[in-house]
Amino acid sequence: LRTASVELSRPGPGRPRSERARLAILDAAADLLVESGLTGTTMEAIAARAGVSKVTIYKWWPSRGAVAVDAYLRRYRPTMRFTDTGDVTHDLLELLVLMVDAFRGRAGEIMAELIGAAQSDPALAETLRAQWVQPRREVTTAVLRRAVERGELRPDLDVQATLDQLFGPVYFRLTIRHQPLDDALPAALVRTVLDGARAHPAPHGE
Amino acid sequence: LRTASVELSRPGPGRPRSERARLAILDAAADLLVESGLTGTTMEAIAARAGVSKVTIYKWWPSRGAVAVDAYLRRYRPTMRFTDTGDVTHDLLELLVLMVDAFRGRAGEIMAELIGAAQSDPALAETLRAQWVQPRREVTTAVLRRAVERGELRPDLDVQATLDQLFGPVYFRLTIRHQPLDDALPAALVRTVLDGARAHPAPHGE
Amino acid sequence: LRTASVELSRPGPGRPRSERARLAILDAAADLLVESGLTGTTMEAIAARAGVSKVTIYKWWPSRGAVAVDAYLRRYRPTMRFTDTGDVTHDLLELLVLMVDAFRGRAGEIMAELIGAAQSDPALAETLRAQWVQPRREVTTAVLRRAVERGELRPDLDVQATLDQLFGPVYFRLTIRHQPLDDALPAALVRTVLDGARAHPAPHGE
Amino acid sequence: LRTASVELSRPGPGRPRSERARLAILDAAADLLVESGLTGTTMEAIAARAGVSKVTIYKWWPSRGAVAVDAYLRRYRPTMRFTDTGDVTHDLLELLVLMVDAFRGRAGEIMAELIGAAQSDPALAETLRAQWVQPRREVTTAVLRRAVERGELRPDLDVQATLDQLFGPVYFRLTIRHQPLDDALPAALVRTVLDGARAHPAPHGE
DNA sequence: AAGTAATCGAGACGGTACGTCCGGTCTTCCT
DNA sequence: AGGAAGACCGGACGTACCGTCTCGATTACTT
Repeated sequence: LRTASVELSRPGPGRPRSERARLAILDAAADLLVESGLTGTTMEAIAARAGVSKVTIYKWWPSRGAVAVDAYLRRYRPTMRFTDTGDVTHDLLELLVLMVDAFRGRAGEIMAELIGAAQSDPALAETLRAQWVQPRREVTTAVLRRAVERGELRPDLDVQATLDQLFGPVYFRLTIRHQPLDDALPAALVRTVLDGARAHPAPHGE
Repeated sequence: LRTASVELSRPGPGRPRSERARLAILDAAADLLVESGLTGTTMEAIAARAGVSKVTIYKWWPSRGAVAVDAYLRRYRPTMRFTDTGDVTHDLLELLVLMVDAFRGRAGEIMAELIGAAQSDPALAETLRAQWVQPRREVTTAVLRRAVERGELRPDLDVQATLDQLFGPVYFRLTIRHQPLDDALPAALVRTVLDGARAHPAPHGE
Repeated sequence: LRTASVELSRPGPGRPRSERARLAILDAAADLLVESGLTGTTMEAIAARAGVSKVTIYKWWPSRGAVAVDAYLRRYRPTMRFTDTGDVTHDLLELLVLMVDAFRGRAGEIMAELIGAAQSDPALAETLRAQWVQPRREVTTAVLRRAVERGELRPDLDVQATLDQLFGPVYFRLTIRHQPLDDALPAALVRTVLDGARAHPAPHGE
Repeated sequence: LRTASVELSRPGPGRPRSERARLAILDAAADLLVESGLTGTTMEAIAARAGVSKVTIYKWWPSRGAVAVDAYLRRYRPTMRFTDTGDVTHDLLELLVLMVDAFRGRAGEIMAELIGAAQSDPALAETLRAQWVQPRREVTTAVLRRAVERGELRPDLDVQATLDQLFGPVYFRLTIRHQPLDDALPAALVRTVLDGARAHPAPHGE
């Protein structure tokens, strides 16, 4: 988050930021998230668990949501490794299966809480978009664009809307819980997005 | 919510529930939601504004989320009137346009906050599902089922997933805000759901 | 303090103030004062010890100094019972001995801290003046005035300054600690105030 | 305070103490005292204003009270210049007028705060006694002793108690504020101390 | 008409967490 | 070896809401 720019700048005078404290905070926050959800991940609890003063946390993160999302990313981002094969159907399916699998466990419950908190914490919302949602969208955008270039998909395809039709349903089920994130979902989503719901698709393009 | 059963039951002894108080609470809550969002819609604020004691609110609603969603529904449900025409494309488009229009104003911001709060308030989540999300899904389910019966849509269509591909993107944009809820969205969603993203759709089904 | 007016006023609506809480707070504060001085008598400590929430304390006292002085008065005021005999010398001596005795123990140390805190807490200062200092001054004023009326003391005597020459030295030694509050002090103060320091007092009055 | 011994010691190895820093600290502290009282004269504020690190202050003063009193003395001690004339009445009056005048302005308010802080800061208390109170007492002791030796005052006079009856009232009014430090006070104090309050003083001593 | 019971307003209460402030201590680099 | 800079832990601050609790007052049904 801010680490990058700090690492670039020369140390300068003054006691340098304690890496030990930073990691202790993120670990404490991640543990608390897993154990008692975002509700139990209070600044006081993080500080107490990390053996750190509250001020130190506020020094580097603006809100508890911000700490939580950083802690979440540190722990769960690595679980979503995707390798592009060039086959649209396969790649989209792969991406959705990865996400559905990740969201079916504790990581999904926590993500739902983070999205919830983001509705009243702009900083958290921004981090969530920039660090979690956008990277996945960019990978998927590449997959779709290439397919368009190869002529497999319509040239006038609204890529953003298509992305939302692939991922939106997953987040929708995650946050509203009207339907479970079942195994059949990824395939159903990919099939309809690619081939549509019609029984006898009319040839189109003219 | 609970009103129905109360009104059905015989009066019994004791002072009856004050309808005046109930309406004052819902109006106060709705006003507060519009003015200062769910964050500002605290039990204390509602009570103060409605000229009602906090206990009276707790008597009839379990949490502030519950009051908020009731107040929201009372104010915004009437804005989403849909009439079924029998034309799948038209009806789906109509439903989505109604929703996108509704969510583009203050009502959308508040809905996002309600969904946010629902992540840590099961009662609110349930009300939201039962009173807001499901009714729309049922109407849309009817539209899709009829089209399937008429042979317009695939008989093996996963209706639930399809609903999520229509509405999910709207809620996704509403809560994550990575893209605006623009005018072009409904048409793009309906087109891809019906006809797919492929350039030269392969005949399928037999 | 506020109790009086509250007891006079009709209860009014709402849950009445908890006398149990009030006494628990004052007792806790008094105990803490004795054990760890004003420094250790923090709002948090009082609240914890009294089994009371901080808000309840703030509801009735504006600052921790205010609680402390109330607690002090409740515990130590009764120790200073004075009965007027009509003999100036005896009465002044009696008043000073009472005060010096009281201030020689823990009560004196605490009073010194209260006076210290009063320098940056106007509410505490006011209570100290009104509840502790003034009552003693009024009693002593009566003693002096009567002696003036009887012709024992100069009719043009500056009573306020005289009071300060009797009590001021005690508070001076209490707060500055340049000299102990020894047994000989009261007599020395009374003698000099009445008869002066001169070896061969000039008859005056002409 | 500690300066003297440091300046006497040979330079030794390493960077010598920065006189610039010492003066900057004292000036900053004095300014802050005048502007916002002892409450506003925090270590952080002094450091920031003096352009000095907090550690540098802690290096030379044990507490903020200690800095404050040094800063106070540096600024206000020179205002109390007294010259002994040999006339008891005149000299005592002179000393009291000087003090009352000094304490009537901002210097008095700050002194009151210093005395207040001294109640929970033994180091400050000691400095206050040694650097401020005692010097005045010694001068006054000399005045009284000489008068005793000349036979003007009782040979068995309790000098310490008498000093307290002269200065105590001033500090009493300064800290308790039950009466203002008015112009008439010094004369009233001196008169009663010398001649007593009695209307027809009985000859005493033999 | 009296009695009973549920509700209402007001508001005090214990509790949890908030975000801030300051005190002292520490670590690093600079001079 | 100072000293400036500034991060760090700790502890208390005063505040905001929460959800619960007592009050006295009201308002209907029940007897």
